[in-house]
Amino acid sequence: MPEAPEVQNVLQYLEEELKGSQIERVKVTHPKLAANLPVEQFESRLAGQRFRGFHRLGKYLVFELDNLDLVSHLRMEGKFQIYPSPKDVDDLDENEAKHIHAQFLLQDGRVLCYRDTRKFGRMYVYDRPENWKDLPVLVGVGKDALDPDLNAEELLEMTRKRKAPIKSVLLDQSVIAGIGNIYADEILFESRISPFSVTSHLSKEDWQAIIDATRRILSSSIEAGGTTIRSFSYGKNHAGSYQDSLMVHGKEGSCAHCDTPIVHTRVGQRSTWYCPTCQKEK
DNA sequence: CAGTTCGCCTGGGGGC
DNA sequence: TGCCCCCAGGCGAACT
Repeated sequence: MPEAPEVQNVLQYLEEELKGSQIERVKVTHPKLAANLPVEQFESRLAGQRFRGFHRLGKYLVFELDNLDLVSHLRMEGKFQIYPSPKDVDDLDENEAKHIHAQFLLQDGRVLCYRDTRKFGRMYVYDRPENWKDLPVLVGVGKDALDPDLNAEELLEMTRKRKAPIKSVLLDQSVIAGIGNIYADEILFESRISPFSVTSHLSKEDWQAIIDATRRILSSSIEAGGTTIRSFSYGKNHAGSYQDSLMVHGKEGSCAHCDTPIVHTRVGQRSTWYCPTCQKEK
């Protein structure tokens, strides 16, 4: 589900709520959630740790604890929610409770719950490296989509030989981290580049347009609290509003610029919307 | 190495 | 109402 803007909002929410809080006990009920450790070790290593630092790279959340780092990837439907007390969790009806796969009981009595209907999300616990960006799970993840150092020359060089359509390359997290299916469509619309364009055909100017559009769109979306199309939310009832600003993704009607009907198609198995008039194939 | 397909999971919506 | 099929904002393994 969430892409960089949604993950950033989750991060801000958790930092406000959890900074300095200590974990008393962890209970994981879906073993696959703990991706790099047996569940028992995952649970026991986290006991007693405090939340110290909060970071994001692409769609990954990184929590620096006392001497461990906890990494979370929400994939399609992962959500965090904090309840005032264990009783509030016990009082949930079966439907609300059945998709909670991890509970972090905090020293102050609150409970951080992780909920994930499709069970795609993953968490990792590691000894804390000097720099959190050296965490094993983040090796191979490219620069964040909002990294000020992201530049056109570098992207041009990195993708010089790639024949895949540009939309597929924007979804490749080793090139740019944090763009998913919704924002890829929006970024290409604003850049006026067809999602089918052969990536190696893009010029430095094209890449600069993509970088500029990415910064504008993701920043606006973060401001708006992210995009809530299906199920994205964080906390209790926090929902974003950027879905109201989408130009092509999921749109049935006509292009806002030229009135051509928006085309719904597939690129690399992913549902894709674009304007065949405004967006030129390179 | 690069590109494509499949599998992981569950629920919602449309068609009959 | 029930059933079946398709779809979903991600990612990695396995394949060509």
